[in-house]
Amino acid sequence: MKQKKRHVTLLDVAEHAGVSRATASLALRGSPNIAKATRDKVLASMQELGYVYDRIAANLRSRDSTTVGLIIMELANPFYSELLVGIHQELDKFGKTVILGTTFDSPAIQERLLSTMLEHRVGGIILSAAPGSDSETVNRILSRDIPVVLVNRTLRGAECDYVGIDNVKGGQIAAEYLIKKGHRSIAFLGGYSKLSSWQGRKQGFDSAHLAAGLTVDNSLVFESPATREGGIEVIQKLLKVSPLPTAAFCYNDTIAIGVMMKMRELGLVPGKDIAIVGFDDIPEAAIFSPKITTVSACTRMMGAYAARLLQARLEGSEADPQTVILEPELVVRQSCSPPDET
Amino acid sequence: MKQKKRHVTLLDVAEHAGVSRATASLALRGSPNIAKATRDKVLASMQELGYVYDRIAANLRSRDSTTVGLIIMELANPFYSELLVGIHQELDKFGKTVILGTTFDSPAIQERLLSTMLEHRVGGIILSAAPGSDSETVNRILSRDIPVVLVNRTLRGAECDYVGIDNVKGGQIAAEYLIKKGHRSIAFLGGYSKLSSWQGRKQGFDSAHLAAGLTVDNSLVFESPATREGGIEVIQKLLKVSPLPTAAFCYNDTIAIGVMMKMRELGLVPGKDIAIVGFDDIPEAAIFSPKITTVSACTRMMGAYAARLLQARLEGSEADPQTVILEPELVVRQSCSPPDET
DNA sequence: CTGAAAGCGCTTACAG
DNA sequence: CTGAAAGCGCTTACAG
Repeated sequence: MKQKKRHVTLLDVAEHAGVSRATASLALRGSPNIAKATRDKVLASMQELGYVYDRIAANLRSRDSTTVGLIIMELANPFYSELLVGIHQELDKFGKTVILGTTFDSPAIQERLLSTMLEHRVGGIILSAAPGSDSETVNRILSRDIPVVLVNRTLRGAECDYVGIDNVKGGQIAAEYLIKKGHRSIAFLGGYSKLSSWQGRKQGFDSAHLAAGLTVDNSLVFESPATREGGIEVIQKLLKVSPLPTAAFCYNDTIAIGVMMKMRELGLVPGKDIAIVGFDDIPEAAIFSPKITTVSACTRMMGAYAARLLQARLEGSEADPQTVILEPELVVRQSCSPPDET
Repeated sequence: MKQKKRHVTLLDVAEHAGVSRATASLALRGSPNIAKATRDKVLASMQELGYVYDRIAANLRSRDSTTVGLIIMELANPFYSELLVGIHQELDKFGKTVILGTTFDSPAIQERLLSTMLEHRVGGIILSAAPGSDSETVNRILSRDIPVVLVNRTLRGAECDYVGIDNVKGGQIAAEYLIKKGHRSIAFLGGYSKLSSWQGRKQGFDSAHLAAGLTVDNSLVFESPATREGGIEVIQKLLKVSPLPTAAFCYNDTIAIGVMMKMRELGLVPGKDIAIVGFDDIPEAAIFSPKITTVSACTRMMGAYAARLLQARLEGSEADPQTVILEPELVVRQSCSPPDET
């Protein structure tokens, strides 16, 4: 929309205060080179005229930026909204204004969002990359001297900071826990094997089996979208297997919820007929019944770290690309009975 | 961060293409006054030089804006994340870029966010106002010719568009449903009576009683924060009442979840010992066990409407302030048994 | 159909 | 301690 009214400008303030525009500019920003009396005069004029600082114009002139682009998959997804909270709160502390975009996991949308953000002169970008996106995308931005921080999902070949969790460790502690509970036949449900996080969790899952002298039954591995529907789909496939496993490790909590809802619908007791461990520790995990035993992805903290890494770059850090890997933690709740000993 | 490298500018493109900067500018934006051959030359040069349009500079010059400020209470709250999705998706269709802020219901934070957004030259603002905030805040922005749309929470005295739901109707259909199920003693749990939405829901609740020839027992009304903790707090108070009501209408689903979790913890059967109706229809309502019967607040649609109202203003509409009130709908699920007939 | 000039609202050297 | 001048990257009348 075009602005109709001409708004109060720094020049107006300067004239009102009887100083030059340059002096007003310095006074406004609290430069020590301006006499206190002058400064007060300028501030008073600002007040009186209802002046609003035009940060955009200021940034243009000083080739600066106070905005940060934030690109995630989806908002209506507890994992990402938690991540967003962590990032947003931390950036806020640094006085950064965030521009938000969601990809729905489409590389094309992601490309469009990145362009828009560049056109809006963001100072940096925090990106949870769409699967199948190219590291070229990121490197092209970096070559423009705009820092990028990857969060939760890494991108092979991208030469920038990354913060995520130790998926291998996460898969391992989940499997170890189930094995310790006495389970010997454990399914691995949901997610896509092409995702690096899936591969990590599976690897940890396998190595826990190995360490316990067990072999993994890969016919108990089913892939699906990481959604509740995916969980519903995958439990139906699993239930055709005979004999049934006594436990399942789900790629994430959302899948676990789908799995358990469908189990209940079919007259099974989730957590008992099949013990369930999830991943992420989204808020729902604590309110579902049974409360879900899960691996915490430290989501908010991950977001906070991402923001801090970006801030360091914005302050000029030229260090080599940093990688921060958070330690997952098992959150024991109620969805894991030991196997039936009938 | 200061940009170190000088980036490719429109003048560079123009020189490379052998035209003037003005021509390049027009070609870039597809002006019909530019010959196709010239246009193609310019576009080719853009490509070759890796030119990125500086929309910020363009907006400054043309006194335009392509950003919209969006202020809500909190992100980690299913109701608001749904609302955000609705708003964001719709604004995206209009090519608007959104700047996000959260108030945590603090008027002071809200004030700060609004200032920041004005400094960033947002074209308009969508606001879910913090309780206790002043209509002056909004009117001051409007007087700068920046349109504001209020969403979900209205602000007495603010002369701008508003979209919300019919809380009276919502409270009414909830109570009617419970009454039809045979309940005669119904509690009203959670929320704060100073919120206009609370008052509306209570009013509808009361009028449904009246219409059925029942009197409302105000000793069964308990206020609390609209959080899960609030629900836990309020059910404990309710359980001290004797005789216990057979049903409860909760101010929102989050409270309903707190109420039911606590009931289960205390050995009661939520939905049976006390029938429960919630409000909002957040995603959790469908996955909680029992699945929660609730009043849908059409959250995403509300967001979409807010975006459309704002867009109309950005396109120059000078119509009187619009008010859009959405019709709530009862979503019947499993949390309402009829009263025990022992 | 294209170019020269002015200007959006600010900051940054440079003088004094 | 303060001011005059140039310029960030773009668009907009105005000529021609």
